[in-house]
Parts: sequence; structure tokens; C-alpha cells
Amino acid sequence: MTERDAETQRRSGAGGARPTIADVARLAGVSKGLVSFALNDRPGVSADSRDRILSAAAELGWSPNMRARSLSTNRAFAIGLVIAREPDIVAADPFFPTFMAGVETELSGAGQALVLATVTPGRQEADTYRSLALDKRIDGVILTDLRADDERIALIGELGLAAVTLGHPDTDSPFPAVSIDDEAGVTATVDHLVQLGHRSIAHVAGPSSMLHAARRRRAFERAADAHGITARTVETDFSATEGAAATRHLLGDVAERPTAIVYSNDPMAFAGLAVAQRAGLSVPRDLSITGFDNTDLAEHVYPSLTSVATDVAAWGAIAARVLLATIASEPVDNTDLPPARLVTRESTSHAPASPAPTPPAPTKNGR
Amino acid sequence: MTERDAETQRRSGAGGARPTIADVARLAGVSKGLVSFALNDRPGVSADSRDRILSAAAELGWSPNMRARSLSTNRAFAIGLVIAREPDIVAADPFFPTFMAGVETELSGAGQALVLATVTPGRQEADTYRSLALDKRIDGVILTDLRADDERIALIGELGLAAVTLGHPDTDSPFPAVSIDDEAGVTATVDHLVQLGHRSIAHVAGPSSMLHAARRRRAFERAADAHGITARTVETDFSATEGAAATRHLLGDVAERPTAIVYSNDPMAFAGLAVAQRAGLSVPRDLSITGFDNTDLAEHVYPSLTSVATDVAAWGAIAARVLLATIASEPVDNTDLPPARLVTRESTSHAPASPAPTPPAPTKNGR
DNA sequence: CTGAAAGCGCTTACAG
DNA sequence: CTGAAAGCGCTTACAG
Repeated sequence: MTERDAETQRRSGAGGARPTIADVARLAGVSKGLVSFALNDRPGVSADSRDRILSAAAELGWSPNMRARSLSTNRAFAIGLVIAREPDIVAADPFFPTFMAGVETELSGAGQALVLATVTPGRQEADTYRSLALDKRIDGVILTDLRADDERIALIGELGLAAVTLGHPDTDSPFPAVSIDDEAGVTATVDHLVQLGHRSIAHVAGPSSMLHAARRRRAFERAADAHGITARTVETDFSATEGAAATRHLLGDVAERPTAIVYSNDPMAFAGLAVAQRAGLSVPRDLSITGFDNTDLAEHVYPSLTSVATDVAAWGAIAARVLLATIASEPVDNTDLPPARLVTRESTSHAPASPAPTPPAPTKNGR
Repeated sequence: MTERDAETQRRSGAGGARPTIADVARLAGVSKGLVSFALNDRPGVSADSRDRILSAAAELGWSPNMRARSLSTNRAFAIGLVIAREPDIVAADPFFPTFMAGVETELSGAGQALVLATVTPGRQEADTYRSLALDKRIDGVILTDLRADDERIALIGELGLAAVTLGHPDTDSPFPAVSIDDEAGVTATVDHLVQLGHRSIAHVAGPSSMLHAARRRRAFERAADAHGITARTVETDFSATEGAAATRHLLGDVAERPTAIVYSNDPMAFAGLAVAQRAGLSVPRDLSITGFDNTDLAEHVYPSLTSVATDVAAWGAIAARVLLATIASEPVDNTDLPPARLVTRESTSHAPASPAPTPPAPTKNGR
């Protein structure tokens, strides 16, 4: 017993070679093949052998060498996430860290790893997917920030990778989609503002090439239309800088200055808040603003920010789960998360009685 | 030629099996071993053979299978990053995405991958390092957020992993350190404030268990001491929530209310700004505040935030480079990055003539 | 300079 | 239920 303990310790130390299934087989007095069967609890191993094998493995402190396992099973036991946004934009947006934390909760339990690549948008992106696949480092990917006519859908297929998309692509896709109904959040935002008396609302949107930005924009315009109110949209790249510029643009147009601005993410809303304040406007007295994603800081600015909340971590966890199921060839369906919901805070309030030098709000223009 | 093209295409398609060095050897008319030598440009291959092998490989579209390479070389060709902070804190802090982008620039060119794990602080952390090492998924790790008496130093050694630390541990460490002199930034901040007439400055610090937080705090206290001014420190967990609470605490103490607050990161400074504004104070007229890390949002809040800038992406790139050199058994030295520097913006200004109901500022208390 | 062989640590038919 | 063997795609001594 003492001898065995010493053996165990020697083997698990940094210096000693790690035990392999050959060592386990020797100790258990069986063949390597049987050890493999027992360890992967496949049928066809007698209870007696299984016990001997398992305790031998435990005693030696054996753990599988993923490299060997990968080579023989042709599986990486890892999934990839390629983030293709400008560094400052992803840095300013808490989405990815939160999302990855969610992904991780699912992976760690399943013995899978997350391989992360961040690239600047463009050609480099395709090469990154390609080399991840060619190097056989991953079994599948989570496709985020879906774009119009996203060429990644075809690429991933060619590369023989599994995938799950965040939201539905606008083209045929062989991959399951995990979606959140963020349109509901946008609609609720517009409804909320209209209820507060706003009749001229602007939207600071993300790039129209990104599907979710375009979707939010459409939802915004539909909702505004349904209420028969004036709506304008300014497109940005999601950065605080462009959010600020868009706000300056909107507020500068004194003739048609909106009384409320709906931003497509929180960082832009923070920047917009600052622009408004700098221009001498009081938020929400003169201008109401809303964000999207309900980031941590939303409740820590002044005035606190009304924002649309989505459970980003859950999204990550479910996307990972669906992807793993796909890789395991289990049947999976598209899954929908609970819709995004509006969290109202101080940054939205009643529309100003007479919004500065703005002409009287239109009462009904169409439908 | 046409036939060969067809062959090439068949092989590179998703359906066909990928070419292996055996295929390359056959086409080049040499042995597998020689192919391996040529492909890894080792000496001892005739120019003629090398050419034939290389063009055969190119023709077949061969690329190395990392799994096989890993198994035989006992290298993962990947490094790990384990982030052990509460999800909301890492999400609010742009440090990690920026850092990882920097790491990535170095890795992609070197054919290395980044394996990311995010864990909630605690026991889970050690297990994560352990399984990453036991699964042989990585060759080394970048140790961030060094703690006092950091048990990871010993753990990583036991696990046989290479490592690089961000900053110098407070214990003996066999690993190279890549450091940034953030004390310089703190000192510059205090100097700046003192120059503006502030005599009562508070510091909202990160957790003292984290070495860089403690180091910034010491630098703050040293600088305050050097100027002979009143200095207080409140410790937090780096979150906006605790940053706000600390600010409330500091401002609530009307008798000794500081005229300036130095925050140990930007998110806390943003939260502190909001608390001050909510309390009816004008920043910077009544209160000056400064942040740390000069995040994107710093110039997009109102008033814009004076903050300490460090080149986080460069830090990531250099840390990765040093780690790869270590893994390759190349000699490496500790490296120091350019010191952090203060970026002054609107949030700092002259100390108020008479800081509310505060007693007259002490003129000289000691040295 | 080159070939034939063994080995990395697993998994998986194939026989019994 | 179990063993012996081949194979995953590389690398690396060992002979010539």
C-alpha cells in the first residue's frame, strides 16, 4: 500500500511520465483495448474487469491524453469562436466576455475547450476559420454577428466544421440557430417612448450589414410606423465614437430634433448621453435615450440608462450546448430564448411639452 | 496536368480525405521521413528532393495535422488564458478583450492557438489549470491578475507548464515577467491633482489581494505622502457597483470630503462620476475624478475622463511573444513596457476654493 | 543525403 | 466478454 502510494505520487509528479492506458492495462491485468472500452464505458466489459480497470486508473491518476484521443477519433474536443470586430468596439461592448462566460459553463463540464481568435474584419477572417479547420483544432464554431449573405455559412460547410448561428441567417443554412427575439425589445422601447408622449424618435443603428443591427432597425421602423410617428435612423459601426457623431448629427438638425433616441447598443447610448449633456440638454427632460444589452454600467451612469436586456450568458450556454449536440450528431432544433425585455430607468421620461424650435409633432401620417 | 488538378481538387474538397505526408511522399517519390524533414526545413535534405517535396505538398494542398504533430512532439501549439473574475466585472472592463486581441496578433502568425477559460474565482480556477494541463491542451499560460502569494505560481510549475506573468509576483517565480510601470501613471495622476491645488485626495482601489491593485494603492499613498497631503483609500472588488458605493461613502463624509478621487479603473470612475452628479456635485468644479486604463468610453462621457493609459494590446502581444520564446526554450528576460502615462481630460480641474463644509485643507502635515 | 521502422497514446474492427 | 493488432498522421533515432 505504501509502495503503491509512492508509485502513484511518483507518476503524478511533474517529473515522472504520465500513466497511459498501457500502464492501467498492466496494473489491471487486461489488454489496452479493454481498458479503452471500460474507460469510455462502452458495453461489453464484465463488471469485474470494469472495476479493476477503473480502480487501477484511479490509483495511477490516469487521465486521457486528448492529443492521442483526438488523433484516433478525429475529433478536437474543442470549439472555436472567431470575433471579427475592431478591437476597440469589442472592448467597449461587454457582449463577448459575457457570452464567452456562458459558453464556458457548458464546455468545462463536457471536457471541451474554447479556442478563441480575434481578427480585424476582412479577409483575415476567412483565413482564420480555414486554418482553425485545417489544423484540426476545433470541431465546430459559433457564428456570431451574422451578416447579410454571410459567406461564412458556405465556408464553414466546405471546411467540414459543425456550427451554430446566433440568430437566423438570411440565406439557406444547414446549421441550427439559437435566437433571441430582440425585436420584441425594440418594439417595447418604442411603445414605452410613445406612451411617454414622444412623437419624434430617432434610431442610432449598427451597421446594416450585420443582421441583428438590421433586424433591430426594421423592428424600430415598423414600431414607429405602427404608431404613425416620425422616425429617423442613422447608421453607425456600433462604436462610441460613431454613436456620438450620430447624436451630434441628430441634435444638430434643430428643425426636426427628435425628443428621444433609441441606440442599438449601450456604449453608443452612453456616448450619446454625453453629447446631449455637453450640448446643454437635460436627459431625460429634454431628450430621452435608451440603450441595448443592459450592460452593467447602465445602472451606474447618471441618469441611469433605460436599456433592453437579453440574457447573454444563457445565450452562450445554449449555443454551446446546441453546438456540442450537433457535433455529437444528436438531432437538434432551432431554439429560441426568452425575448429581450425593456428595463426602464431614469433616462426615459415624458416628452418635452414643446421640443425646442421643433415644429408641432405630426399627428397622423398615414395608417 | 488536368488529371492532377482534378486530383488536387478532389483531395482538398470537403468530402475527400485530406492529404497526409504519405501522399506527399508518394507523389514526390521519397519516404515519409524525408518529407517530414523537408517540411520542417531541417538540414540534410538535398535541394532537389526538397523542391520535389515542397511542390508535391503544395500541389496536394497538404497542411500539417496538428493532432498528429502534437502527439509525436508532445507540444500543443496552443497557450491558455484563464480569466478568474466575476463575469460582470470582466464584462465591464475592456482590459481582457483588448489584451486578447494583442495576444492573438502574435499567435496567429506563429501558428499557435489561444485556449480561453473563464471561471468564477475560487477552487474552480486551479482545477481549470489542472485539466488544461492534464488534457495536454496547452503548452503554457499567461498569468494575469497576480495575487499576493499566488498559489498558481507553484501549481503551474507542478503541472509542467510554461508561463509568463503580467507583472512581478511577490514570491519567487521561475517565470519571466512582462510588466508595465503603472505606478508612474498613479504618481503622475496625484502630481497632476496636487498641481491643480487638491490637498485632499481619495483613492478607490481594487482588491488588495490583487498585486496590481495593491501596487497602485501603494504608489498612490507614496505620492500623496510625498506631497504631504491628506489621502484616504477605499478598497473595492473593481466593480462599478462597489465603485459607486465607495464614492457614496467618501462623499458622505462631509467633514472630510475629498476634492478629488483617483479610481483604480475606468468603470468605477464612471460609476463614481454618476454618484457625484446625482449628489448634485459638479465634476470637475466640485470634485475631480480620474480613471485607469483609458478605456474607449473615457473620452465619450461628460465630462470626459482623465485616465491613465497603458498599451494593453502591446502588453498582450509581448506577453505572448515571451511565452512562446519560453516554450521554445529560448532564453528570455523580464521585459518592461513603456510606463503608463496620464491622459488629462475634462474631469480634473482646479480644486474648489472652499470645498463645501470641509475644514481648511491642511497645509503641511509632516515631511 | 535517404529509407525503413518504431513510437507518441489512444480507438476500433476482427477474431475468438 | 477479452486479446492481439492495426491505424490515426506525424516525428525521430538508427542504419546505411
